[in-house]
Amino acid sequence: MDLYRDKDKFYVAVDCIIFGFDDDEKLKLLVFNRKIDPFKKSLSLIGSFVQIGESVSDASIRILKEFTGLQNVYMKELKTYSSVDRDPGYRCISVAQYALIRVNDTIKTLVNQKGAQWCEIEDIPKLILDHNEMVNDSLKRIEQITKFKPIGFELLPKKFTIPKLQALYEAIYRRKLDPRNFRKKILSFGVIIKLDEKDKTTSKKGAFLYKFDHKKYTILQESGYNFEV
Amino acid sequence: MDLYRDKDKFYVAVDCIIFGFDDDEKLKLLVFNRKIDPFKKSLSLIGSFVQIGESVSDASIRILKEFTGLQNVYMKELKTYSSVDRDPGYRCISVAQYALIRVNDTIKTLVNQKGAQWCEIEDIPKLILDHNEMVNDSLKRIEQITKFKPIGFELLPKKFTIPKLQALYEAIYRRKLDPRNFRKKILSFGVIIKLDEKDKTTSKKGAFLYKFDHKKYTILQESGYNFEV
DNA sequence: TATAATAAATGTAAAAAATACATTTATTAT
DNA sequence: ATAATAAATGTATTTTTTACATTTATTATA
Repeated sequence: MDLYRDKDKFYVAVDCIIFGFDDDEKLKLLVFNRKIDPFKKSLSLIGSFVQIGESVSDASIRILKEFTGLQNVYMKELKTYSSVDRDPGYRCISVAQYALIRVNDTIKTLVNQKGAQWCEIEDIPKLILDHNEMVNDSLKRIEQITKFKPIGFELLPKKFTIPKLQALYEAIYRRKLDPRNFRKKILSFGVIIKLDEKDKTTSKKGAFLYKFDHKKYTILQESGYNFEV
Repeated sequence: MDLYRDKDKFYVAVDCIIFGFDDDEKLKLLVFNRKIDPFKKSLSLIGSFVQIGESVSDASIRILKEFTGLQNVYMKELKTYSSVDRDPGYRCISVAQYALIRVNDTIKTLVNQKGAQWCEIEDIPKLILDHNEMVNDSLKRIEQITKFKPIGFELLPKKFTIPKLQALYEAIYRRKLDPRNFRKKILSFGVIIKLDEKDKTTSKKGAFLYKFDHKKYTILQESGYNFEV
């Protein structure tokens, strides 16, 4: 790649800020331990150059699949990072994309194979270039978006309990919520369906599982419904 | 420029979706009547290639100044448009930026000189490439942003009346609001200051002028205040 | 088989915010 | 003095938000 460096030419990259919500009820960020130059042995987000024959969105789907095996993931454009001197090697603009994924064991294994790791958002290490800025900007964006879109569901398994959902909101908002009021509010949206099944991993009583009602959500969303918790 | 076309090379462009709010209380979009190829005589947004030595944001500031004479304008990145075939001439990705400006006579004159014109957002003509998509996407974004940030003020003169502000909100939301409730709500934010001056252009009684309190707004904004009207 | 332990689930009263709605007021032009 | 005009104002009702403590279902163990 070094042979092709050209500082009079724009390179276009994508960097993916991938968030997961682990069983320990903490928001996690996926970071990559670079095995090759440039920035060998440093930590970075997962990224790639955009190929001339693909869109930015294609490129981000491609690398997300490569690192997590996942397709059909919630991924949105954050913003473009384009300072002239942001990358010492190239004149490169990067389009950052944030993604929310459901972490499971398969993904954990694949991620490890790829030399990536999860780190807690309260304790993010130094990353290369402007990647820390990208992470901070996405955290703000997610907090904002959560206020009018129930994106939290993207981070949970298909079946989840209300206490888990609350823990996720608490992680995003970084504050405690009242369980009675939280439950009331979430149920009032009418977009989760109670299942005839309990998750007993966290208590003897067990907590009922729910699933997200995509259909109802879409209808409400289109009518401008406000999902603020 | 044609001489330099290279389909194996990324070009980076910015396109600015510039909104104004005119005396007739209608939201307007600034469009440009192209005098040169490509797309001579077609209508387009105001845009430019990003130079190798400038950031995307520098480029958008540069062209906004060129077309309106304005600096320090509210301008935010909308998103990147990067379909492989979006521009038949180049492999070009465009970073769209939306801007909100205060229209006045000086600007109107300059804009005309540059071959640009204002058109009502209810009646936007066919624009080149994917520019109509950009406009639609920004309108949605502005409506969304207005719900938690009082960006409306960016579109009004420094001194404005409450009825004018209401008309602006009505234009953005595309629905009528109750004048008593609107006034109550806006004043409850505590971010506008009543002046000892009236605007008598629209009534015999005259309406008091107000100005925006940037300081107070910043404090509230940082504490996560919700400015939804 | 009774009991202890655990987290899940539930209800209500009080306060705050949103809504719906009609009249008075200040000013200018006639 | 009067008519005309848009600006400004208040209140009662409904809805939403908030604060807060007890009961329930289940499992493990004594």
